[in-house]
Amino acid sequence: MNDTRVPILLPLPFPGPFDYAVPEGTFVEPGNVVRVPLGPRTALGVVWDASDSANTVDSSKLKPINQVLPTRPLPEFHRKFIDWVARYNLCAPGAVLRMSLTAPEGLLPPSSERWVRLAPDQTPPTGYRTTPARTKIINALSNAPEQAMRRKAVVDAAGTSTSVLDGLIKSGLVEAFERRPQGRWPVPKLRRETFSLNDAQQDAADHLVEALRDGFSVSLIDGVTGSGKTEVYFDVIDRLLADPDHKGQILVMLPEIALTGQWLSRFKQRFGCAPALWHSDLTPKMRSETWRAVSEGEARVVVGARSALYLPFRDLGLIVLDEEHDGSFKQDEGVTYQARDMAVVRANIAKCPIVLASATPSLETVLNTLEGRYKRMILPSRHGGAVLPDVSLINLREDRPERGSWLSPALIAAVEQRLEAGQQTLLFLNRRGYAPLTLCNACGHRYKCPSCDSWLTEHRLARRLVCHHCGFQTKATTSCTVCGEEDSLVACGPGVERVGEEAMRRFPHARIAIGSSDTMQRSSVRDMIEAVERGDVDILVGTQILAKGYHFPNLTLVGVVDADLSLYGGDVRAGEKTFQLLHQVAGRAGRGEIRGEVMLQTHEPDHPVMQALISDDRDAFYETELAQREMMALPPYGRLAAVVISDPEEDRLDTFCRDLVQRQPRNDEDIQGIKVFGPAAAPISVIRGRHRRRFLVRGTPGVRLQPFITKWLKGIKTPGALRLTVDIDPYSFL
DNA sequence: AGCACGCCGACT
DNA sequence: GTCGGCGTGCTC
Repeated sequence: MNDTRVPILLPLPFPGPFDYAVPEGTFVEPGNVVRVPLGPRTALGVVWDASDSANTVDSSKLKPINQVLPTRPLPEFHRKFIDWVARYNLCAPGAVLRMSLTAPEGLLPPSSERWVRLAPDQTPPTGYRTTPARTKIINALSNAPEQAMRRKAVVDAAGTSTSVLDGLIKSGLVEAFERRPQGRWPVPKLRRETFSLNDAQQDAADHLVEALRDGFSVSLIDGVTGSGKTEVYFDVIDRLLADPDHKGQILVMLPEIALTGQWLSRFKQRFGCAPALWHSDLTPKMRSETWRAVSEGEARVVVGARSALYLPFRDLGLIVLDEEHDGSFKQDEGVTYQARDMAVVRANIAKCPIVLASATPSLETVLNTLEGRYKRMILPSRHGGAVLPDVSLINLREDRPERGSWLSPALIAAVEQRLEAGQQTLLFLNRRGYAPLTLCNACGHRYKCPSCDSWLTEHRLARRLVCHHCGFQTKATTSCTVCGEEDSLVACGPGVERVGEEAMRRFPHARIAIGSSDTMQRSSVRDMIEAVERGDVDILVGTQILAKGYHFPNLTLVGVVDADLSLYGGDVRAGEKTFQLLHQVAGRAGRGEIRGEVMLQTHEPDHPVMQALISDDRDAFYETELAQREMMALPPYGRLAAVVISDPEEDRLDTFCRDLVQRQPRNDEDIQGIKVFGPAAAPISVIRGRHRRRFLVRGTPGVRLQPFITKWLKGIKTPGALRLTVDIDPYSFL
């Protein structure tokens, strides 16, 4: 292609690509990375695909491309993906491209190593003199594989100086050549002796391998903790890598926290080498090298957090997305997207399969399986004959803790039993700090955050009052800051610190560790984990941070101090999230031989979440949740829609938006709002100014939102020119 | 996103 | 008189 003008997408938030002139003698094709002038500066850009919309910029205004970078062009499926993500999430394509160009050094030609090898023709030229130093070098090279070595290595081995080597090169007996570093991205190969699959796992793996032949498909591996989901997809990954007809790359996506530690060591143990890694705190050098290795197709297996979705895969053969339900797949700032859904789209565009895995699939994924868009493979029981922990409820209305105490007699008795048996207990409370509310006994003042109105949580260890909403902090005082009364402040309710305090009081001889994200650095989490593994801890008191991704074989009791905690707060997903969290926490109890026990302290023993947890009947739970959403006229996810206001007047727009906001749930994480497009910028900034948030409706592809929006809009006084559009047909790709 | 231009307040 | 605050607007 060498038109006189070519569209170029810049990694900047413009509404679309800019056109540039292609200088005589320069050849570009879509996907080429180029450097172009932009106003007073230069910018990187990617040659984009010509679109139908006629570009109105006058040819005389076009500036020429400065340089075409020697990078592999961004593949077509990647460019399509960028356009799709931008359109679906109502953001600028350039903003999405920016996420794909986060390693600028990766665009430069790769560093190469200087090597030497014996020349094929070993007849010495006339006048050649054999010397001891020369012989040493020749000998070293003769013994090397392919009779080639790095310059530095051969000189070191022979113990000579580089001038001897240069002399040999000059004589023609040795050749110099440049070579890309090799062997940095080994192809992982499963060591099958390190694991075995049971029948259910084998079935699931066989099904998935079968699916690999059909191009795009979405499969869900649904299995409780310990059922061996990871083993299943490890096997699939290995069989794909071993298939000579399949050269594709494999992307494994994990929630951020899972990337460190146990998952990786498990991978290394099974495959004998580390995969290529992609996450937010890679060093710039690693970043560039990994980026390039992915672009060149050298990195066959890439493991990363959600941003790995935007790596420039040359040929994507499979995506695996573990912990599918995990909230960290959502990006809430900048370009907002749900990485799990974008991964499904990416697989669709790349025509490759995607495997989702979870012990507690999200409601939207379950719905997608029920409606036949996703395949569901259930792994029934724990791997290796172990059984599920025994879950029971403690009704706090009947079995009440003592005054000022948070542990019920039944739970205390169970803990004592474990202490006697030399087993470990986890007391779980998903609330950081000492107490979630502080009030003054004298004047009744309740400590509130000045900027966001929520209660300040007391952190006794740090002697601070902290807002868990916005991060506001203030020093804790002994007297009331309002009435001045001494020692009148009362802590209300429990946090982990307080439960830890109670545990120390009740079990004075037990070794107790307290952990939450604010009392521990990453390294001290590891220390604590190791202490628990060594058996140096009897009772572990902690929040989520200790509940995810770790397995302690001697931990046989999990006591959930307040199972109802996350049920309140008006989040439409509260039930689902509580179920997922508690299910995961429950999975910490008992592995291997010992049957674990889980005790949930609750005020709501009849709540569907509690019932689902004791019966482990997840399907019944999903059914009630889905029915509930139906009743509330809320989809279990959103899907993208755009509200277009073609002729807005400020006051009417404001009313419209207020109505809409009021009709939406407060904690609307699925329904992010409505994005308002207008012909002019002014009304939009008015809306942003008044409501601080941008409203955008988006959600899982594949599910219909329009009926719900129609319901919401009923009864809203809409401006005359309101038009509701459904931007993308959800079924267009599934 | 950058980076200019631009129009008002306190400084060498 | 200038330095600099960040509001508005433009970049093919």
